[in-house]
Amino acid sequence: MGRPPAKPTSPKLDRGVLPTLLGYVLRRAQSAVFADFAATFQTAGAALTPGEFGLLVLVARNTGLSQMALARALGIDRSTLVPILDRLQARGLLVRRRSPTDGRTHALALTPSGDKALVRFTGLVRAHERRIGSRLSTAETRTLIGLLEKVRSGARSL
Amino acid sequence: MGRPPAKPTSPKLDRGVLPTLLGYVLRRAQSAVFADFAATFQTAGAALTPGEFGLLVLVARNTGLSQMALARALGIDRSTLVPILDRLQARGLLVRRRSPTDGRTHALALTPSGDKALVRFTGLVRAHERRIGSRLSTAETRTLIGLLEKVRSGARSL
DNA sequence: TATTGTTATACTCTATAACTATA
DNA sequence: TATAGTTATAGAGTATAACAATA
Repeated sequence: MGRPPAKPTSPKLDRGVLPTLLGYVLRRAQSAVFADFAATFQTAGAALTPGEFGLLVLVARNTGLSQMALARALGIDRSTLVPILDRLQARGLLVRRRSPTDGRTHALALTPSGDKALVRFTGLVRAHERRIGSRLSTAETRTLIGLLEKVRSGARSL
Repeated sequence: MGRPPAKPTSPKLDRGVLPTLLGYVLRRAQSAVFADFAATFQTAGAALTPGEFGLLVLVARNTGLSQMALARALGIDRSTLVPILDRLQARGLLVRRRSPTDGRTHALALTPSGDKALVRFTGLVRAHERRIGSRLSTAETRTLIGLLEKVRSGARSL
């Protein structure tokens, strides 16, 4: 009996307290989910990040909103948003229109092409969601979302 | 009756399906936790990211490991690790020693100063963990960690 | 004066490709 | 040949500061 000689494969590192830390486990789960999202879209021949998807949904559901409002909703600086919108606009998914009521702001909107793309993206996101939730029951998924919201509300915002 | 006139404050954007998507909720929770981590360390006058903390723990618990082994454990490319180690080494927290058995590899180790710093950092992380878990019972935290591990194992790794 | 969007700049994280030293 | 570490390079995400147009 006894195991076969066993080649010196990766000898499993000691991670100490890390696996008991919520922040650590959360970060690793998030990283795996991000990779799954990327794999789902890459396999489908589409290129999109979770952040871009969220942005497109926000613009679709709030047509005409300004860059400031969008940046606030995304929790990023308005200067950070500029190159992101540049890229999406270059791909023909959205447009910056002049606001008729306030010359300082842009009214953001999806193009017809962007609307169509978002429908497709949403389907891919649903497939992705099914996979990352595949080991969880519906009740567990609901519980998980609730607990994550509690975590978010308990964290201190700089 | 009825509410007072209400100034046109931020009119709460419509987020559509986003709040029902596990990936979206997970990403936002992670973002809030990251901000809390940063705030905790900044308030204490210390500078460290969650990734750097994890790295230091790994080196502390596996003294002498190589950069390749560490990169694998962190899930990043070996070239990505180089500037990260440069910075930590410049801060006097760790050293790259020549391996006596394999001239190609570096044996990583914390300095005495790094050991001391890690003790302090660990205390700050515990305070941070208390805060992000403040809205959860002990049982809920355990449940949450378990569910997150299930999510991670269900996600497809590129 | 204050706000919006932009630009310039800088830093970090990430990767790929090519190079050097060693095995 | 193959592996470990480094460098060069590039792209994305993040920020601050300063500027022009507009309110």
